[in-house]
Amino acid sequence: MENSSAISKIQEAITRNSELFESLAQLYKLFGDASRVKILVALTQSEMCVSEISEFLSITQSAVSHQLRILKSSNLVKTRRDGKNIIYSLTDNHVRTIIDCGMEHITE
Amino acid sequence: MENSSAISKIQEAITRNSELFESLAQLYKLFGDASRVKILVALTQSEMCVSEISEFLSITQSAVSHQLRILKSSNLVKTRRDGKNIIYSLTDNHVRTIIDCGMEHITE
DNA sequence: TGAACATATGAACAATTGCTCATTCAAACG
DNA sequence: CGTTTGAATGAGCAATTGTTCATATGTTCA
Repeated sequence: MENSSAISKIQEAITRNSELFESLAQLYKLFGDASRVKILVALTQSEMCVSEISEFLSITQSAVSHQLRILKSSNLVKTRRDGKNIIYSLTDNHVRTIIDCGMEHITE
Repeated sequence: MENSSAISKIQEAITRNSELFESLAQLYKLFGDASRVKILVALTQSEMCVSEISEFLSITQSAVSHQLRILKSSNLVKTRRDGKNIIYSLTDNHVRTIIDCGMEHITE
């Protein structure tokens, strides 16, 4: 089977941007877990500290922390300290957009 | 730590729509693999048969088939037969939108 | 019909993931 | 200070995932 010229171009584009798609997959992987998605959705509504998230998502504090670490190291969330609490919030609006995007597909 | 009323509402919304977020995570999981994302990106450009995809993504035919089965059973792609070939294409434009959405975040 | 080609599928396996449990770290406050 | 509280972290483990290899299914065409 041989490539048509059009397909060759796509192939070229894809192989040339291979790392780009790796990053894309990496990004979506972050949204590909129910706990993380819920955390992110929660944070689209309001910044929150770990214990709050933990409490109302009914996820262990430890589990939440682990997930937050992942989200933070991927720059999806950022933190600030407020007394004993660490307040988490979204770094930017992309998260909102991406979630909305997916929602639209689900609730078609 | 007690919930503020605002946070309680979010909690309520999230627990009430728990399966919704499960589906959302499930959807994003599909985009959370480099092979699958590449396949989907390729299909945003043109419908293609298995061997074409396999060839220019340099992924085994078997691996491609396995991934396509996942994508098909999730209704992200559909098939038609053309002689010996099975032609795969996107079921709708949501895939395009979602990919663009993620791209925008990556290439900020 | 049978050889050749395109695709699908199942078992097996390594790698990754997300959780729990125990512990540590760090700030607050008596 | 020492205790308490909130958060982070590491080890261990079970579950999930994506690939490969071998094989099966299905279609075309001589």
